[in-house]
Amino acid sequence: MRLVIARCSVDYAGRLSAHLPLATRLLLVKADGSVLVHSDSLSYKPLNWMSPPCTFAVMEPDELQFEAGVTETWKVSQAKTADLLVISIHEILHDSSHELGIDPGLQKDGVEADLQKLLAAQVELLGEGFELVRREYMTAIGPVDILARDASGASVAVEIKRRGDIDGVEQLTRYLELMNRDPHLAPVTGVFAAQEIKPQARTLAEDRGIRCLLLDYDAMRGMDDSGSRLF
Amino acid sequence: MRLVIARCSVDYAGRLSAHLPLATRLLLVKADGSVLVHSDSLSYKPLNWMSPPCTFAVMEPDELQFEAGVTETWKVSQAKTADLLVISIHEILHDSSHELGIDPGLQKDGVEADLQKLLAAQVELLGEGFELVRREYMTAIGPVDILARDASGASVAVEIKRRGDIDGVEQLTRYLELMNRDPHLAPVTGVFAAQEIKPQARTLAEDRGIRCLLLDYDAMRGMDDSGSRLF
DNA sequence: TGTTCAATGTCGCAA
DNA sequence: TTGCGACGTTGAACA
Repeated sequence: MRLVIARCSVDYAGRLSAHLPLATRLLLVKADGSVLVHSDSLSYKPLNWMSPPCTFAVMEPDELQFEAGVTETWKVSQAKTADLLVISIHEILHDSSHELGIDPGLQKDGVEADLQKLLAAQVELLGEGFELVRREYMTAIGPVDILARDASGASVAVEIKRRGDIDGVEQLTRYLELMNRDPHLAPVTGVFAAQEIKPQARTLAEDRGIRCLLLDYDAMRGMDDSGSRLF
Repeated sequence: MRLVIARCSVDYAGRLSAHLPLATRLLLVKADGSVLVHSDSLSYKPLNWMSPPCTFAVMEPDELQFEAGVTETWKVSQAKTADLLVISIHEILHDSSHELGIDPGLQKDGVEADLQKLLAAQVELLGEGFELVRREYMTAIGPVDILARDASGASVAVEIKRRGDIDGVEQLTRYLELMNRDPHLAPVTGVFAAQEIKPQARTLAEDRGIRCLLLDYDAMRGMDDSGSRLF
């Protein structure tokens, strides 16, 4: 990994065109040749970047660029998409390289997949006498997160989200519409289950006869007997 | 901006939990206190981060941590969301700070806004004898990208996307439903126009009687006589 | 390889 | 502040 602090201007041409005026920025060149341009604020996302696989070339400035104060030019290009990132460097204030080695990678916990697993294992949270039919029940327009049967044996489709938004209600509505055309399944009712449900989503869901269910991830994880985790 | 290369492990607890095992990484501390943890690959996105506004504190390791080899601990927290990022540093290999100043910011020139302009100017792409009524035709639930009339004089609502996704079909469906209640407009048919249309979106659209139209941006721009662009 | 869906999505605009 | 849509979305899982 190479770290460069430089006064530079940047041009990008690809899915859109973008230009960064002359200023001091961090240029980050990773081992795979990818390049990130960061400013001192606006975290997370670089101002500009080039994703791997890409090729990195340093060019001497032509006469016009030289007169404008450019000492060197970086051309980073992606062969496949024809994206091009050009960095015109006026002054390098810092330049260091570091050997990092491969990263063991990130371990995540608490994403939607975890919620689905836990709710499938604790299907009684949906209501007294509920039974799991299957997870990821396939339909023509995509998989329903959980298909269950209530105490009376009627089908229940469950859509699980970490954050319950209006989109999720729309999604579940499409599933319900489709599944209710299937005489083997109909009538199918819906449950919208999420750690957090936005008021608009709740209103829309209830207006359509879809029940909302708030999930407590920590409590569900605590109930899970597959071994508690440290932290 | 402070650049630190360090052997460290990282824990994040917030909207989800995440853990990074001990390895050498780049720690980037920006002027606003935000922190990014980058590895030497997987561009664009940091492995872990904390967005501003957040507070940054360096802690001495307790005895247990000290025995595990931790020389110092960084605690980055966001008061509002209670998110917490903990970086346990075992060894610092590089540490430098740099004054960057404020960035003048990015100038973008997008492709997507042009599509609407171009299609409005070339409304015959919608079909023989089509005529433009207006762009951004306002309805109670938002603007329809293009309202046109077909050769028979019937209203046609056009939704334009760069990438035609299922959401866009839903959006157009809502417009059509509303507009067809208006006796001055009804009957209104729909056209879903995009540079790329996902199969599921096409299926849904056609199931609802909405016509799909693939747009060739380059060809449309070439047809446009308002001047060709460089690049 | 292509398609679909989640994301600590982020970001920007408007009501 | 909240809602809503776009993003050079990115990234991962799965067919």
